[in-house]
Parts: sequence; C-alpha cells; structure tokens
Amino acid sequence: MASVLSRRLGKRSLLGARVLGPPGAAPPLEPQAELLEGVAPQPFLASKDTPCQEQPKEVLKAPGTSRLQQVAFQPGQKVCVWYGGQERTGLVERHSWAEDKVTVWLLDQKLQICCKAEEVWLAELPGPIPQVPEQGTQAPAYRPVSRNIDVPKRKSDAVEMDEMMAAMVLTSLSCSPVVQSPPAVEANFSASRAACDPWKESGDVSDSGSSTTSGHWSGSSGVSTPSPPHPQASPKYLGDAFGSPQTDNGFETDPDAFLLDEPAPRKRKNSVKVMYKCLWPNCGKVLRSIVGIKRHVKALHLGDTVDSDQFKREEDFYYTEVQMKEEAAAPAGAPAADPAPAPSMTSPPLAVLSPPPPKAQPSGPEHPGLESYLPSAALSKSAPGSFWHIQADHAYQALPSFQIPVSPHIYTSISWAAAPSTASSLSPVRSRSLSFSEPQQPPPAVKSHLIVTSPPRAQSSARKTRGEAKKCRKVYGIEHRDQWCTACRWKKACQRFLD
DNA sequence: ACTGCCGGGAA
DNA sequence: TTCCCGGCAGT
Repeated sequence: MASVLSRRLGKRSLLGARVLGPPGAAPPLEPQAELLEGVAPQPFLASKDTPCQEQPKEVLKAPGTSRLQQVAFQPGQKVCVWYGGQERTGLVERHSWAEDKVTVWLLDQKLQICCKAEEVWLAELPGPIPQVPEQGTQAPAYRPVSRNIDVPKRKSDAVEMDEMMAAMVLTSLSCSPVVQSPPAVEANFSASRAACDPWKESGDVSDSGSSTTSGHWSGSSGVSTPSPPHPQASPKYLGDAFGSPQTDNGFETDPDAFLLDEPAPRKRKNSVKVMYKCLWPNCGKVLRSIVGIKRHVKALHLGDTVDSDQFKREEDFYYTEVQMKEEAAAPAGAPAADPAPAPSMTSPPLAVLSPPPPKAQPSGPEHPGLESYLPSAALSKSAPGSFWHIQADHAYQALPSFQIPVSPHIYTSISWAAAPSTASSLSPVRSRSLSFSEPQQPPPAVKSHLIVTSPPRAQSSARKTRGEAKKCRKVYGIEHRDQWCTACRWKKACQRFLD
C-alpha cells in the first residue's frame, strides 16, 4: 500500500511540476491556478510549496499558484531561469519579495542576474519543457482525480520542508542521467518518459530485485542488458513502454496517464521470484541469490577443498533456478503446480548424455537419483554463462527465443517478459524449462555439442522413444485439453513435460 | 487400446 | 505461421 501511495504521490507531484514547468508556459497556466484555488483554498501553500515539487497534493496546485503569486525562493535553491534566450541553471541568491525579483547566480555563466520571479522556476522540474504547452488540456483533466485523493494537510510545516528538501535531493539524484540505467532499450524508454520518476520506482521496489516481473519485459530488451543497474526499475519501464506507446504529445508516458488508464497487462508479471534451489540430494535448500546458492553448494556439499581449477564453478551444477509465484496457489487446473519440480523432470536417458563434470563426484551421492539430478543442471549450465532456454510451454511456437544464449538471470527476465503469461502453467513449467535443452528441438549447434557422448539413438532419425515423463494428456486429461501445452494439443512433442 | 508425436496439409 | 490431424510406432 505504501508503495502505491508513494507512487501516486510521485505522479501527482510530477504533474504539478510539469504544470509549473517551463518559463514560457507561465501565462497560460494562470487560469488553471485560479481555478484550482477556487476549489481548495490553501493559504499556507504559497510560502511552503516552493522548494519541492515532490509534495503531493499541495504541490499540485502550488506550482501554478506560486508562479503567479510569487513563490518564496530559498537562497541556494537550484532554479532555472530564462536568460539570454536560453534556459540557464542557477542558484537562488536572494528573493526580493517586495520587488518580485529574484537574484540568481548562474552556474554556467558564472554571473549573477536579477530577474522577475516569474521568470524563474525550480530546476528539478522533470518534465521536458516542450511538452508543457500542451498540458493545458491534459493536466486539468487529471487534476480532479488527484484532488480527490485525500492527502491534505500534513504534519507541521517544518517537517514538510525537510521532506521536501529530501525529496528534492532524491529527485535530482535519480534524475541524473548517470543513474538512469543507460544501456540500450531501457535507456530509450526511460529517457522518453522524462527519466524522472523516483517515486514510482521506489514504490515498486518492494517486489525484490530478483523478481522477474517483467516484464517485462518484455521482450528482447533484457538480452542486451546483462546487468541493469536498476533491476527493479527496468522491467517496469519496459512494461510501461510497451503498454503506453510514446505518441504524439509525449504525454502518454506520463506517470499520471499511467496511473489513470493503464491496466498495463504486462507490467506485473504475476510477481514471480526466482529462487535457487540446491539440487544436492536431500538438501533442496532454496536461496534467493545465486551467490548464496553457490556458496552454499561449495561450502556444504563440495567442500572448500575442492576448488582447484578442476572443480571451479562446479557448484554451478548443483543448483537450479526455481520460479516461485508470490501468490501462493497455482490456479485451478494445474495439479502439477509443484513449485520446485525441476529435479524430477530430468530423464534417465539424459543422464547418459550429459557430459559429466571432469571429475568423479566428490563425496559422490550414490543414488542413481543424483545421476538424474545432475544432468539436468549440467545441461542447463554446461556452458556456464550460457544455455538455451525454451520459453514457456509455448516454446513450440516460439522457437526463436529458444536459442538465445544468455545468463540464467537474463533468461528469466526474458522469458517472463515475453511469454504470454498463462497463469496455470507458470510455476511448474518455467522452472522446468530451464533444466533441459535437449528434446527434439532444433538448435543443431547445441545438440551437436551435447551429443558428443550420446548414444546412437539420439542421432538416428528414428522416432523418439517414448519417454517416461508424464505428458500433458496424462497429467491434465483429455477433458482439460485446453491446459495442455500447445505442442501436445497439436499432437507434437510435448514441450511441457520433457523427457 | 492407449499414447506420443512425426509428417503433412489446411487456413 | 498457426493450427489440426492421419497415421505410425511404442507401451
């Protein structure tokens, strides 16, 4: 809830900021300001709101109001001023209320100017200037909504000020291009949305960094950014970007629009978390971080002594990713909704296939069971840092994405982002999907290297022998055919329950 | 008889 | 490209 709230506040604040925005826009705004005032008289506003555009409700109107009724600029405050035909950034030196003049120290000019207060506006306004003029039409439409949200008089003024200042700092920090993850696609998206919405980001962060939501992602973007600086933020942006096309006025991407209309189908990918499960027999420990699981495997199972070169990264073979849905139960028809099915999915035949790690199992667990565990992990990570992933149970239709070599982390975001989210198939399928790479799927390249040690059967063009694994038909029954994986429905090789 | 899925064809 | 299904082969 808190996150939602903060996001809302953020949005509203941004809106307000925009209204205040560019220098040229001041006159047109006048009517709005008056209008607002009529609705909610707030005597204290004029003097309070200035420093911070992030303030929720007050700011909303404040900008308009203050612009017209004179804001008390604080000395040292960073502002923008129209000077010499361009916008300049500077620090407020002094604000002469009586004369309605503000003395500003221009940073880039290294000179001090004195100008009318109305020619000065706060620097941290995020909205790109060109957008503003059009907002005369849009902003009012949203405003009532914001106004209706009950966020009135808050705390003491002093506290308020502090918060504002803090918000300012945060805002400017997070608006800095350096912080905004620059790489590739994300950069584009975030840039287009004025790259400044700290509230929104922080609002959603609660969902943990490892969450693959997202989105989104969607799509291919994840591929290009192996380590996004803002793991939490990027998916959202992606989602947003896809959900709300950047159009004509550039206003579409405004957070407010976001707030009001978007169902943003892809934005919250059912909040799935990626966990890492230890595959060591009788362990099954699940950890949140890859580092953690590696450490766990190394320390507990492999032992610290085995980290000779030979066993380097050996721990990679002993854990697997597990996707866990936040909302507990898997939807109806998925009886197999076991959150951690990975181990049981591997097929015995594969065990033969798998190029065993160059060493004999240390402390080797004897059960044949392990045999079947390891291969799966081995397959998925046999080339550390890259493996192939079949996307969801519809992989049959989505072979292209199948071949993307990525790191496990990326993979998750990709698959989640791009996959048509069929709730029922989520947990069981995805977690499994990363533990294999072999069935009759095409990528010859992959196969070839896997097949090296494989028995002749694999090469023969003969029909695949029937696997032991349950298939969709068996699991769901004919009456639930709609829950089968696509391939099964088409009488193709099952993509969900691989052999 | 049932099941998995290849191969091929229709839309 | 997506979807469907005849028919083969394994169980």
